[in-house]
Amino acid sequence: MISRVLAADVPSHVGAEIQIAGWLHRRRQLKSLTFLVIRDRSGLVQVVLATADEMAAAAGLPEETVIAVTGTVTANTQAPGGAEIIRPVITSLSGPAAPPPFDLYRPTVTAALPTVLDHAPTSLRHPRLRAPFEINAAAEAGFRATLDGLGFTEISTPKIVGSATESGANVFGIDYFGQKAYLAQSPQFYKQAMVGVFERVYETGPVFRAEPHDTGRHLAEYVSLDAEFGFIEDHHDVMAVLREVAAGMAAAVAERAAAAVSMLDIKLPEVPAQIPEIHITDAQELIARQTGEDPRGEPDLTPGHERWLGEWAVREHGSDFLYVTGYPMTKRPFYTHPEPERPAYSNSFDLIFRGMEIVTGGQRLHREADYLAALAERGEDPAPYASYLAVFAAGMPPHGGFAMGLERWTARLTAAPNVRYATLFPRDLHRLTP
RNA sequence: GGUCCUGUAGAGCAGCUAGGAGUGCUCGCCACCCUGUCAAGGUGGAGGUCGCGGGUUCAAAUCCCGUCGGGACCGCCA
Repeated sequence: MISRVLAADVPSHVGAEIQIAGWLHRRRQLKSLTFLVIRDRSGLVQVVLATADEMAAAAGLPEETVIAVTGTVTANTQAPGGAEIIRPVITSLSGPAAPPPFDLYRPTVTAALPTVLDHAPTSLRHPRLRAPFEINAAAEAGFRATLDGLGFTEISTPKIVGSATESGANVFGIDYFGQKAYLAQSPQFYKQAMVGVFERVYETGPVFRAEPHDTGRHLAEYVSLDAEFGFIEDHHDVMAVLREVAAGMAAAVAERAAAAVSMLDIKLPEVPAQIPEIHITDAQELIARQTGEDPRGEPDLTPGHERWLGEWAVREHGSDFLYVTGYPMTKRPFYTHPEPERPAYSNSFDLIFRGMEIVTGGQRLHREADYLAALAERGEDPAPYASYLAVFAAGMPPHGGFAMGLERWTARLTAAPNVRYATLFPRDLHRLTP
């Protein structure tokens, strides 16, 4: 048996008889000549049918049928890619395929997002719709590689948890052998606990949020890229590691997803050696001075102001990235470390990438007494947090970390108008299938 | 959850303001034509409960009410 050659490698087999296999991407039929375009994971290759027998063999095969083709590679300047397969023998591997909901062979996608999502297993075959997921994979690989290089240990923590972790986000309740349980909205507590074991940890995995946010950047389930590490001075040490991570992810995308990047014609970001940083109060001053709107005193930035700051960072610093620091403690979870000089503000930050918040991070409290004080100040009973608080009673270094939304990273990278273009099977307020 | 927009063939749309036979566009699909296609080209054809329910009217895709989808922005977040 001849081993299978990938479409992209066909031009290097001129003169040889080879076998390719893939999906019938497109048929173009002329009077005494038919072209079949075959798609596999590497790309496209053209097969030429020139005799009545050859054409008859392919006659009943609709597009998207999976076929194997054995034939001879010839160089031809008229062929896409400079080489094509002639004298083919075609075998159907799948049986005739049902027609796709829209044309997969066109360079642009004509279908609207709901149509794409309703038929995801088929529609994601379109090279342009598939490309963001190649970028997701490369970015995640870059995340891992960077942190591995910095001495982090990858961990896996439970996604079924016994109590709601952070305040703010709503949780999905589930039945756990008759007991009330929840889907984890964050690995926060577990990754902090593991700092006490490994010093430096990271995790990639799904998190679940039952928030009724119906927007192009919210999902009920998304991939969170989490890191947490000890022996820091303050949140700036976390921001420095995140800078390396962002650079590593961008480099991995360039290297491992080059075809996807080139297909989508996107511009990869330069990650500055020092990502510009602005305190939220200074950011609000700036917006008030330059836009006529006055967000001063607001505890958070609106999406519109984040977009404005993103453009400002490009203008002022030539950077696609901007750190906004110091968010008011009232807006941050109880484990957030306050600014030593101005305790109403926090040692926390958001990373804005091309105008969208894609990361939140900061320094955490690390002494048990500080946690008890923080909970008391918020009027919260410490009892439900007993096992969490025990971590800090057991001796924890000053530490901090961050969490990045993978789909948001890729959506901004690919200039996607909706984060669902970077989500295989989005889960949101209205979508539970496919 | 709030505001605005939207639902017409397998896909993407126009028609609606000012009611008159499912009227039309760009693709796809089917048949035929075409010796090098590249998102091929040509001719012909099939395909519709105009989201659903109710109302007004001689007459509703069109106007009114309700309902169910979809989108944008906002709130909020990664």
